[in-house]
Amino acid sequence: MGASLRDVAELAGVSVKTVSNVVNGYTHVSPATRLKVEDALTRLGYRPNLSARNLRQGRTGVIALALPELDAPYFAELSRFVIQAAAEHRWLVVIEQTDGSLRRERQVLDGVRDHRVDGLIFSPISIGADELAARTDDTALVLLGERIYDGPADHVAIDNVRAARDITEHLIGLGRTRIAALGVQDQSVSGTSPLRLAGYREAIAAHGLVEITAEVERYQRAEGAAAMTRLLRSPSPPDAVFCFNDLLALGAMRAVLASGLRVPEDVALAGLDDIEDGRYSTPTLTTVAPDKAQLAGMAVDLLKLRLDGRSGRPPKEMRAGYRLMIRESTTGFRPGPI
Amino acid sequence: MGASLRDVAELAGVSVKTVSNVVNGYTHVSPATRLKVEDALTRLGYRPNLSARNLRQGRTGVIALALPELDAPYFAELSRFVIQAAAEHRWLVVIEQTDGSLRRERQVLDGVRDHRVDGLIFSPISIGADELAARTDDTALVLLGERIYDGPADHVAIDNVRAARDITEHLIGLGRTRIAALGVQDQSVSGTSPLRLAGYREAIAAHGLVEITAEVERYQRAEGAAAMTRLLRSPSPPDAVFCFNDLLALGAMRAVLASGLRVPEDVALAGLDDIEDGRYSTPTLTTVAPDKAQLAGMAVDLLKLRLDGRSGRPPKEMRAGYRLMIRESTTGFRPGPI
DNA sequence: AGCCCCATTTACAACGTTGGAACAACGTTG
DNA sequence: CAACGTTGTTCCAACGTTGTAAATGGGGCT
Repeated sequence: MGASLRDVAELAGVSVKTVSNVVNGYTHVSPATRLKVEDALTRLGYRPNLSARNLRQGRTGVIALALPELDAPYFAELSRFVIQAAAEHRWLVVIEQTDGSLRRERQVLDGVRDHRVDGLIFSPISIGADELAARTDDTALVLLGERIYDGPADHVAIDNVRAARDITEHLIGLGRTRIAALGVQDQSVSGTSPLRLAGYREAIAAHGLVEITAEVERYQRAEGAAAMTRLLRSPSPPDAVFCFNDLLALGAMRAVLASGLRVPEDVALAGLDDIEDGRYSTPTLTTVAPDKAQLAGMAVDLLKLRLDGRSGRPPKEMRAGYRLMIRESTTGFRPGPI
Repeated sequence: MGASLRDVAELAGVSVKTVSNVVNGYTHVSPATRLKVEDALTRLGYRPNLSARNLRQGRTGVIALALPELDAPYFAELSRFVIQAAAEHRWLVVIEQTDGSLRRERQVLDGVRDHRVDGLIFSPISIGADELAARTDDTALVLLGERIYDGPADHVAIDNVRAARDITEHLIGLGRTRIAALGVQDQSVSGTSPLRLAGYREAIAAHGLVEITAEVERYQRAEGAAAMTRLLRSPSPPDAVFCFNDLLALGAMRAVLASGLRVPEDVALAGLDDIEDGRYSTPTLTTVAPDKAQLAGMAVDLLKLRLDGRSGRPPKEMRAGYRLMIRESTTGFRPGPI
């Protein structure tokens, strides 16, 4: 294995602690010894053993990011930003996938992680607020995403209700009258759906329109396609659909096009997430773009605060920004070079 | 913090080592003490401190997965499988993003990771085989993806040449005659491109067709769209295109459709990777599907072997399987429910 | 010269864990 | 009944690091 402080100390002819002081940039080291030690350090290619350092300091320098699924584009993009933000504190990020299952989410919270991570950024799907509040593990925790607010832990999200209302208003502004919400979930699965549904309802009600909803189990393309197919077969199909995320919207788009109808002429489609796929679909997808870099940054910052300050502080809520991305799936396809 | 072995030992009225023996399932412990200890363990909610265990054992139980970018769907999907495979050995996976830059790739190899990880699964883009061979860090290393074979480390990939030839043969089998390869890269960027180009050439040459190539810098949608646009503007545009990955193909599809042409009637398109997006694009994307679970499993297994056996063994090459996924972008669009 | 102060350096202990040796308490065997 | 092996348990050391306290040594002061 690599050289230890002791090896370096022997080579440099000083004590272990002096080497440690040099490594850690302690000020009171004479230029002469510092030079000697640094020479020895490079000659042996010394690298601190972080297991030992962490044991001593009670920190691991690793945080966990627990997500439903890494291969959902939204979470993949988010992960990129979390890893970047964590790197600024020289933290490594381990990723855990829960698949949204209650069992796996409990495992994550319970600390399958043992003492291997200092903190956890968690984007839960199934687990309830009460259960979160009751957890015994004292690892620092930041919740990420569309959860019940005012929960038992620090929390970062965009204002889902407002975002949903805004995008619905956009569809209304196009002159559409039969506007559906696609992505409604049984309330037992908490979080996203009720908030986005609430925003949709606000807009629909404000303009005296009729509510149309389509339920799904999971936020995946296949479910979006299936739900859209059901909507199209209904007696009076919608002329616009707000899908609760982009994957649902892309699945829905596929279903509309496959049925021989046009987007947006026959059915306008909007999503939420602004995943890259939607910028290159045909037509391109109108959506709400959460500021993912800001979300990730806020989550990491909150975790940093928790880890630094002692844990007494009450939980904090932070809202990241978002923007409407109006693209062809609502305003029309314009052939030509990109 | 949590309870330590010592706390448990005190409560149970035994020595620390006895508790350790119980925790580690050592056989020679009397039922009576085992019971006492287990009771104390659960009462205190004991969790081993892995920093300490790892310090003692010289292992961290964490491996790193270094990728160009996590938000490229192919890598996101691959990561999922790597995490799953690693979980079987109770390993955690930290993910590092290199963005394909030489600087970041060097950092990763040099071991920014210090002793924090036991091994590294690395999907390099820029770094050369010689530089890989010359690395000083002795962390176990497995290369993943389309690299120069017979390199200096264990390596897992699919047979890129054969896969490229197979998919090109498929395009030829459709009766297309002007078949382009989209995704050629300057040879300074090693790996994928030459192998896939070689397979394409084998098929083209075998049927006496003319080679048409389009270069890109990176394997992203935007570059695929731009390269496709160039091809369409050429004096005699292709009637089929093998794109070296699915993102390029989806960008190309967007460009074809945006120019008013049809896929596959005017231009047939095929990719490679089988990312989920391609299963829901319109038309759906014909592609080569590498067995990602097998790739990930092999990489993890090789790492396991390296870590267990002492490191003398010569590097090992493993090939994962793949399948052709023939979809609408080559065989035609069939309206109807999905 | 004797003293104290300061900068520099060191010795020691501790973080929580586990391998190995040592030890105690048995029952078995000659 | 003594010597022995087996089983269960404990003691000690060590992994590599850093905080604390103490030691060392030189310079300036009285």
